[in-house]
Formats: sequence, C-alpha cells, structure tokens
Amino acid sequence: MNSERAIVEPKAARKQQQRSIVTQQKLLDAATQAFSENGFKGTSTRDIADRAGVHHPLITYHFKNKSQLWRAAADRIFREFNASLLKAMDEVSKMDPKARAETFIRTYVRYAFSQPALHKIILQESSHPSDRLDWLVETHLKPLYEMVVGQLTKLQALGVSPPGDPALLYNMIRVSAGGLLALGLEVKGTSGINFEEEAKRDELAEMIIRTFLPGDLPPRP
Amino acid sequence: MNSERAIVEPKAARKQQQRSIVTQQKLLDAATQAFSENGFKGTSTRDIADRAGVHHPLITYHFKNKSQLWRAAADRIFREFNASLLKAMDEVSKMDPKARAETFIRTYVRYAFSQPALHKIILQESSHPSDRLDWLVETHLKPLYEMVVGQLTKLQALGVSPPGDPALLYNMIRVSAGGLLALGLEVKGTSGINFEEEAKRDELAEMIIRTFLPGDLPPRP
DNA sequence: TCTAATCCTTCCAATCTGGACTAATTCCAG
DNA sequence: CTGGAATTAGTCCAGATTGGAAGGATTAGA
Repeated sequence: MNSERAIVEPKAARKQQQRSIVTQQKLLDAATQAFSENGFKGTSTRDIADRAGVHHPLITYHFKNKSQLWRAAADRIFREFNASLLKAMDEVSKMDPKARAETFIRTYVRYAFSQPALHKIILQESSHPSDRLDWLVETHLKPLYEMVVGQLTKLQALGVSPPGDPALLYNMIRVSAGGLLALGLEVKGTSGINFEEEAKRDELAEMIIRTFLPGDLPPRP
Repeated sequence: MNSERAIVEPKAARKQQQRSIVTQQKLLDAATQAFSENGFKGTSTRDIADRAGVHHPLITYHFKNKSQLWRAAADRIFREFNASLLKAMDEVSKMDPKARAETFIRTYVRYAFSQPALHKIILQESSHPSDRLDWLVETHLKPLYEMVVGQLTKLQALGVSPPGDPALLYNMIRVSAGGLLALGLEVKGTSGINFEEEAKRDELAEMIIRTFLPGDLPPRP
C-alpha cells in the first residue's frame, strides 16, 4: 500500500485543458463586467454565467464560489493595470520629474478609460466595509499609492505641484482621472461631456496636468 | 344614489396619521442607507424593512414598490442638498465671485461629509444605464450643474481658475470633494487619511480651493 | 363616543439565490 | 486508440426575494 502510494503520488497531474482556460477567461470577463455594474451583492452567479454563455455550476467548478470568483476577476484587472503603469514609468525613467508625472497621468487616464470596470469596482467596494475592500487596499491600492506619493512629494518640493498633504493631492488626482471616467454616464448626462471621444479624454488629461502640476521646474544647477 | 354620491364625493380626505409619517421617515432613512451601500439591485426590501424596524409589507403600502421607494429616498436627500447649497449661496450673494466660490466649496464639502449616502448613490447609479440615473440627472444633477457652470466660467475669465472646458473643471471639483468623501473607507485604508476628523475635511476644502481657484481677482476698476 | 378611513400584521405564490450532486462528454497520456 | 482524468451538462435543494391579498388593529374626526 505504502509503496504503491509512494509511486503513484508524484504522478504528473494532467495539464489543464485548453477549453477550461477559455471557460475561465469567459467567466472572468463576464464577472468583471457584472460586478462593476451591480456590485458584489447585486450580482448573481447566474447572471455571470449567462453573460459568459456557460452553465452556472461551472463557477463552482472553476472558482469554488462567488467570493473567489470576485477575487480572481479583481486580481486580474488590477494586476494588468499596475503592470501597465509600471511599464509606462519604466520607459520614461530618464526624463525629468515633471515629464514623468505628465506621462503617468496620461497613461492613467488612457488605461482608466479602456478598463472602466476597474474604477467602478473601487467605487462599488468602497461603499461599505468588507473583506474584499481590505484585500483590494492591501494588495493593489496601497502599493500603487506608496509608489507614487514619494514622487508627488518631490514635485511639491520643486514647486511644480501645490503645497499641502501629498496624500490628499494624490487622491484628488486619482478621482479626477479614474473616478471621472468611471462616472462617464452621469457626466455625459449632466454636462454633455463625452469621454468616448478621444479628444475629450486627452483634454481631461491635459487639464489634470495643468491643474495639479502648474509650476515649472527650477533651472538645473 | 346620484345625489348621495355628489354630496359624499368632495368629502375632505382624512389627514395622514402621525405614526404613518414616522414609519415613512424610518423607511426613507433605512432605504437611503441601504441603497447607498449596496446599490439598487443589491438591496432587498426586507433588508430595508429590517433596518427600519418595520414589517416589510409596509413598503408596498407606503411606497408601492422598491423603485418608488428608491425615488422617494433619493428625492429627499438630493432636495435637501440642493436647498442647503442654495441657502449658503444666498447668504454670501454680496461677496465677490472668488469668495462666493470658496464658500460654495466649503459648504459642498461639509454637506457631502454629513450625508455620505448622497454621493454614494451617484456612484452606484452611474455604473450602468438606468431610468433611475436618467431621472437623477434630469431632476437634480443637471440643475445644479447649470447653476454653477456659469459662475465657473466667470472665474476662468477673471483668471482665478485654470483655463479649459468649464464642464470638465466643474466635474473635477465635484469628484475631488464629494467623490473623495464617498470613497472615505478606501482613502483611509490606502493613504491613512481620516475624514472623520474635521480638520482633515477642512484641509481638503482648502486644498480644493488652492488648486482650482489659484488666481487672485484683478483689482476693482 | 362612535365609526370609517387609515395603518399594520399575518399569510401566500412565484421566482431567484448560491451551492451540491451525479451523469455524460471531451480530451490527453501512455 | 483506449483508459481514465478533466471538464461540462443536467438536476436538485433549502433558503431568500419579490409583490401582493386578506383581515385585524388603531386612530382621526364627526
């Protein structure tokens, strides 16, 4: 018995099949969309399965339960977002601080528009305390904040950004970019601004830059 | 028969009983809270009734159904908000444009904190198209926008606010104030800012003023 | 005080919920 | 090309959800 177990145990686990990967992606896409629109509580697993075009018990099979599916969907979209930002910042690492900040803001606006679900999920989960919010903050939001706030403090010291608590400034910039794009429907209805137009998104990015980075860099010593 | 009907018909409708008013207020309070936390779809009428401490069929009795209850709750909170802003603006009508704008922002921040449900409801409803969002925009959001954007344009002409589409500027100010306060939980977790402290809210208002109204008024002619 | 309008409580039917379970199918390694 | 694991399909369930019906309790006003 023991010897048999010992031989059998390290057997190569059969690899995941292609169709399973496809199913998981379809479920993640549908879940991201649904959760961003109706929140965790307001989204049913059947709704997600319908959007994905698969039978709803497959959620249990692939993700165990609704909570795990939420986490998998959120993790994917936030990972990609942070990776995009890091990549963009890496490409301009040799520029001066103000130019870097401008690039960051333009990239942020561009990505926030291409993935509106991301900020919608933040808005949804911030509405009341939950384990999901705690996880989101610790895993994805705090690291990004830590990365940016130091740069922002430097920009303030250089006289480029207005003085005051850099944490406040960071959050104002963030909601002016991502928050506003997530509120797209309401903004369009209320004030006629249509972020579907690329020009309008560019205008937003430039206005954020003009407003939050109004100063010029002092001349190099 | 006919004569009797004719006499009876214009009878004075008996007035609403006190206990009914109390019940309605409790339901409106509970509904506002619940909808702001979990959105329309994510909120059950039983949850609302439980929070209000009343039996759930009373919702049907007093408000017909969930949609009407939502509308009544939203209408109440937005009416009070707009009334507060109008009152504050009326009190400073004789001041110069910049001082008026500063007062507006301080009032906006103060009210947005005291009624976090208001902006949470905006965030919730903006996540996807709905009749509720259309109604909110037409009934409450657009009128406020129309009222403010003209003043903002003047401030830009006076060199107080940065140039560019005033509609964009309006929305940036709005989300920096109300949006940020509605995201309070996340903001606290991510960057440690605690808007429960009055000083921090004042700091936010002042930073919004500093950032969006950086210029000084030209001297009077 | 009386009584009818108003309000509340108890119940019900239809549907939706997350999740468990088994049988059928598809795919891959040997 | 086949045995068996991975995946999917199909059922089922216990509990929650919604709107609403029916009758009892309360209260405003004559």
